[in-house]
Amino acid sequence: MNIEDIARLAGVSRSTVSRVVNDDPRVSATVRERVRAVIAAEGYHPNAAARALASRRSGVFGLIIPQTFGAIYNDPWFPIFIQGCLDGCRAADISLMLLMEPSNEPASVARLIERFVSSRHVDGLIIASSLVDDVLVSRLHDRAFPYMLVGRDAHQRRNFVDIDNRGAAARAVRHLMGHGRVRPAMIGGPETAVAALDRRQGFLDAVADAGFDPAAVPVRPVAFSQRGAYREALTLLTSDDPPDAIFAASDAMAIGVLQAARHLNIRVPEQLGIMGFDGIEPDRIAQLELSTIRQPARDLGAVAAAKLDDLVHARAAEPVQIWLETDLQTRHSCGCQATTGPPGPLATGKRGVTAAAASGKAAITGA
Amino acid sequence: MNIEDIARLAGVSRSTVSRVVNDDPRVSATVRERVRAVIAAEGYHPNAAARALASRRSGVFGLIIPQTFGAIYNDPWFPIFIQGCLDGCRAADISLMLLMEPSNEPASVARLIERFVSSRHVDGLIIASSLVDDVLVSRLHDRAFPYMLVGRDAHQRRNFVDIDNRGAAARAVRHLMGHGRVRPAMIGGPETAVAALDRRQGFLDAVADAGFDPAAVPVRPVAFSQRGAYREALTLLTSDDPPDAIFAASDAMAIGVLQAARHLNIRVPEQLGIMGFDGIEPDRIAQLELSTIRQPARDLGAVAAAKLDDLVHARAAEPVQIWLETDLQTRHSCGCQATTGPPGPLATGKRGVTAAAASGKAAITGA
DNA sequence: ATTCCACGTGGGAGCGCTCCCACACATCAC
DNA sequence: GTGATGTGTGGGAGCGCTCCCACGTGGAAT
Repeated sequence: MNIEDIARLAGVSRSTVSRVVNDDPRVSATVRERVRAVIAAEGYHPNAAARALASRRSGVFGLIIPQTFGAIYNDPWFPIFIQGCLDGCRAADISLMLLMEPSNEPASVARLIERFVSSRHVDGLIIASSLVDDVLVSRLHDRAFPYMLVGRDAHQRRNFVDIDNRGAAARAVRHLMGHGRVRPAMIGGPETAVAALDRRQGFLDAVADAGFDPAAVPVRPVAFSQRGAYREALTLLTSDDPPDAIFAASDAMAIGVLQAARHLNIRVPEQLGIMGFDGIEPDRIAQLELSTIRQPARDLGAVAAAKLDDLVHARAAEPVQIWLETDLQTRHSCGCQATTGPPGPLATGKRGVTAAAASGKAAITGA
Repeated sequence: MNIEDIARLAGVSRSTVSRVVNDDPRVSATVRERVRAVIAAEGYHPNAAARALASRRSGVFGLIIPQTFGAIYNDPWFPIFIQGCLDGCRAADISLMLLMEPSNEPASVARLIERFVSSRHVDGLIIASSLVDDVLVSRLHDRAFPYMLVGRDAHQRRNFVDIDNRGAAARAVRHLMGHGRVRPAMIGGPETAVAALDRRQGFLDAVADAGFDPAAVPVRPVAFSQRGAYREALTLLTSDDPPDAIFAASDAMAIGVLQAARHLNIRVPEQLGIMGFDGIEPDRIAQLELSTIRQPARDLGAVAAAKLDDLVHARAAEPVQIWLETDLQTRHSCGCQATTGPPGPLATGKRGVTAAAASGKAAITGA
């Protein structure tokens, strides 16, 4: 069953069927309805390959997720983000292909991408990996191949969608310090990740504002993992001058810190305030009541896909750079009022959420 | 840069280049090397659409993941499973496309699939969704379209890869009861899911073996969610005859049970033994030290992809049905020896693991 | 009436491959 | 020497679409 068959059955030409399928307005209503009826009756769907070949467009976006980030196994951020990408793709009538390499070695990732780009397998690329070397992104950028980074590049010269990691971190840490903390510390992400550096900078902004010498405040970079943060927290908390406030660069890491505190019989939040970053489901970590920055993981994906679709249809002269809003979620671990006993912790969702959070969807600022 | 260009540069015909690209042995070594050199020098990659059109094969598998399962946001099982699918696809030189619908309504899922199948967008389908109605699977099966279910169909008439949910559950519950428990209960998954029913049956097998009347033992079906299990556990544990052993149909649910116990100040495992199912990373839930059945999530994906590739190349007369092995992981929550203080809980991985687990990769049994 | 220009429709010419058949040439048996 | 067989290579004919140009129409402008 191909377009020719449909044309014959509907008593029109191939071209007319093609126009109907592609919603071309230059078809009379009568003919359009007739053709549509035949298409529905025959359950016809245009052959994707033929369409892609003729139109030089595959209708597929590729999604590149970091592999060794390890995080993907351990961080609900990713599934939600992927869901957002799918939302955005669906709106543009695009399919989403998952690209992953066994190794995260830049050359291998580059090869993968070259292959998909050069074979025109995908029309555009969503790159959720700051590990991908900038050489590759430059190459895509220079040959005007449509792509969107999720998370800004260091020089802010590429297309990206991101959150204000620095500002959000500063806000969170100011709040944390507001609970009368006097010995702040941070367990940060790897220094190769721009987001980790931004969050660290925000932390330093806030501690400086609070009158501390940023150079004297402990900041420990580790991998984005619960276990790494756990180890680092143990070291910090058993040192001569243990912190009474720890800002972790991700929620998974904050959970590691909470674990460490628990094992050392340090009470949270009385003896130690903890602030995370990501805003993972309260449901999952309800017993931890983690205070955190909620970032709009789903929107990041949806916006990346939507903007990528724009880029496919009209290459932009200027880099496309979008900033999404975050919310500060003050729950228990920072020192805000804790809830007691069941069923409180699970019954309500909005408790302790700031005004920004209550306003609903994240606003899109910028281009 | 197309195949014709390469042919010209290498001084051969289109056909010969095609043969080289497709590893056809009927090319002399000299010519093969010459063509390969040109291809490498030019960075040529065959156009995917043209190839798919001519060969009537897209080189893409579709992966259908349940949506409302909600679990996907909350369960590390999915990312690991997807990773496995990617492993399997990579081995077969296939790309993986993620298919998801906003709604989980069977008609909508069916429409999605029809579209992808009928447009020949994908060569085969991995269906990780028991929610997909069997009518659809019948249709695929009857038109001999390649597919693999992950999780058996109720009548075991389709192609699938699965674990022995019933046997594994029975084994886990026998172990749990072995710790001198006298009031077992189960918080099971939704009765629409075959896996949930199988696990329930395994639970009933084990309690019957232990001399209980299966009809008198509480079994509460709820959605596969931490929150649902939490609520149900609260009810059970505050009833007149509270259980001293709870088998949860998933690890997420077991965590809900643990939470409930914590909020009721019930000590685990002293007053309540808990057994989960899935085998999520100890790292994540280390502070819970959950005993569980580890299922080979990654292998399930890899095997599904590999077998699907077989089916694409040679339709099977008989349904392809594969069973993978599981491990019982006895940690703390069932009553097995707990570890104390840091850094124990995170330092070791294999502690308390049974012989089967130590044997490494899951064995593949069956066809 | 003639010209012009929408408007709707039809058909040719690709898109870049794979697959099949044809063909040249070498090798072997008789 | 003749025919049969095998090996490596070339080229035609699609695969099922989209895109462009051409071709009737009929109504408005001249």
